[in-house]
Amino acid sequence: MHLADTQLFRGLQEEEIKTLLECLNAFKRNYKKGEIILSDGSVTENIGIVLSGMALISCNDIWGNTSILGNAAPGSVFAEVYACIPGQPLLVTVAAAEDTCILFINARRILTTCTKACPIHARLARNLLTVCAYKSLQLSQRILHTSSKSIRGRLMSYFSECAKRAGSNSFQLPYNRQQLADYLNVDRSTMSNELSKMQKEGLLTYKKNHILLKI
Amino acid sequence: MHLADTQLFRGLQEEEIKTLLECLNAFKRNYKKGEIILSDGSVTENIGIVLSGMALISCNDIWGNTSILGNAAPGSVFAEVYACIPGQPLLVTVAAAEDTCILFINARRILTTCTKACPIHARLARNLLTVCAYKSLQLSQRILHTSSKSIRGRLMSYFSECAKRAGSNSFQLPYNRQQLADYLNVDRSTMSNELSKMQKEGLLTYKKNHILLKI
DNA sequence: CTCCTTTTGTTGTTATAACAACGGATTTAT
DNA sequence: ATAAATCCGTTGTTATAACAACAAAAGGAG
Repeated sequence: MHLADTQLFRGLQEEEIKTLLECLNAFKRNYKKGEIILSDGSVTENIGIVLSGMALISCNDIWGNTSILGNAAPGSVFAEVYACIPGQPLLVTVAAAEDTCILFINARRILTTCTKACPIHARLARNLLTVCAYKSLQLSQRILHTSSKSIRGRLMSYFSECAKRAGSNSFQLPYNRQQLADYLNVDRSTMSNELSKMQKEGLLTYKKNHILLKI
Repeated sequence: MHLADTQLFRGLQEEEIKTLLECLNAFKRNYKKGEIILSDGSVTENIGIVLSGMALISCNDIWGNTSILGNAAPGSVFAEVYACIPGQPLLVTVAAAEDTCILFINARRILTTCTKACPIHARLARNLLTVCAYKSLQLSQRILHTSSKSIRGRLMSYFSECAKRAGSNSFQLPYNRQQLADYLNVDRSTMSNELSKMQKEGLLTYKKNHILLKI
């Protein structure tokens, strides 16, 4: 994982990043599959960056129902919202979907370190803003995909985004069925049923996680 | 509306703000009730700040169903997500819920103006980040409130946030019934029905937009 | 390969949310 | 003050999503 290729460090040289990380007291930690990285209710000043593996971001209501908000693949950032609002306890839980390595950076230090002395800091702060904005957009998208009253509508809304992103009618789902159902906030078996109906009606074909939309 | 009291300009003096606004070429515009401020699909580099009135942020799916994402009262900021991601077209529509005055500031100028020369710019950029983070949190909250499968669960989830925010079991709703139903992504009449059931069962009492939670 | 676990698909039943239609209440305009 | 337009609650019907239970398929470990 080259940090220079990530959204957060875009525009910075590897050398600059190295200096920056030392200056900001960044640190790495490894997690086993299933292990909790950050818990609902805790407070953190740290931004997390996935170096390898996969982090799953989910939330639980008071009855214990789990709702998946998204996943963080290598290079992507999580908890930046909480790290950027001092004292705000997490409303989500972040867990390792597989063996995962995380880099933590203290957000307060990014924001309060004198930007006059170090233009690289300013760039990092700007990147952080863009990352935050993208995150908002992702949440907006999920709200969009769950705004239809019907399961079919939700699937179509989500698939249409996938297709746009892939630049093709054919794409791979990043979730298994249960996770997709959680993301769209519907029942898995009912969704499975709807998917096969849609296939029978010729709207799409699928095999495992690969979807092909017929226009 | 004193800009110094807003999240975006927190920590700045009125004098500093005045200089800043000139330097950033900020401008004001007035809108009549119902008038569109920003349309779905358009691209903007401008952050909007509500000076007076109320802006309603909503999105429409391809079948024309409207879903309310939130409202922006005086002092709050909107479209900052889009302004912070160059070229990203709006996925929402912003309209004036009543006669409204908006201040627009170019986000690119906030980000690219040399921060060495002007520490006030750096502060504004930092505030913008916090505002963005708050916005994300609001979206997360809505996702939380619509994660229950039942209307009652959604209402309770939302009301519990309202109560927490008000610091009391008794609070005022910022939406009318149709808007609340749109926010929670449910049918208005069914929701009305559920509300009166909940009142009959003694879970709460309500009169117009005022809610009192029992317990 | 075989057993075991996990994931996915299928079916039928039941609960419930959407929808349509309407009357009364409240607000706004004239 | 009256009329018009919204907004809100109610009812009954219908569509559909949740749920439960199980079967089939896929994936992993020994």
